[in-house]
Amino acid sequence: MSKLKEIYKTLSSRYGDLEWWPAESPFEVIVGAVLTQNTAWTNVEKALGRFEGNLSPERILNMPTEELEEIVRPAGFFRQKSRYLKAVTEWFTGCNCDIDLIRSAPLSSIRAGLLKVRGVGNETADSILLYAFNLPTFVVDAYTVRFFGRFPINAGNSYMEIKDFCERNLPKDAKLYGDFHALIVQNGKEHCKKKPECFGCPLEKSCEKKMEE
DNA sequence: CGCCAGGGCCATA
DNA sequence: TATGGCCATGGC
Repeated sequence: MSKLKEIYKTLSSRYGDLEWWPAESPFEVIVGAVLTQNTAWTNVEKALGRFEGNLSPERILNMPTEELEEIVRPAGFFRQKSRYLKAVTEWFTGCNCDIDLIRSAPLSSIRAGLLKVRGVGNETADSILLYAFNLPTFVVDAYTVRFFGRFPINAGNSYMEIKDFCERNLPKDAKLYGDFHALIVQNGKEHCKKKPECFGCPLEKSCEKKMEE
């Protein structure tokens, strides 16, 4: 078993099954992926709630920009994000909003297509691919970068390096990737920044002491 | 009160 | 390729 799988097992046994990214539809995941950019999830929930259960590609496309800005305002960066939402919704509509159709294409080409969309970078693209379309692509976020920085394994530094490292050392499994990412974030939130020696994962050397307590 | 959160774009060198 | 400024709200 790879070192990475061991880390996953350890986190999994510690935190169990996490309810990560609950959404009523793939499109809601897409919208959330944009809204959560550098933003606390609690603010995203506020913004999502302001759609009042009426969240559809048609509505986003037909809504005046000013109205959309008001809805997503609580998520911050509301002028950018309302533009981004229009752009990614156009992309989705261009695919007929058809998840099966999208999934029938090679993952790499879907990803490339998403990256061309205004406001969709590496992480947003991977979040959409994984959590909206259930495709096996590893999501790297700020938590993930910090997480691997704390281990004596060289997972790389850049987004793509870390992503490729994880995908090389794990079975190509969307559920596994999704669970792992959730666990990393959960662990990161538990990790105390002000005391970097106080880590949250028992596999970390600095944490062995704490685990013996 | 200041810090920062589940990034990405753009200008600059 | 790699920094740095910018975008904005709400929780703590």
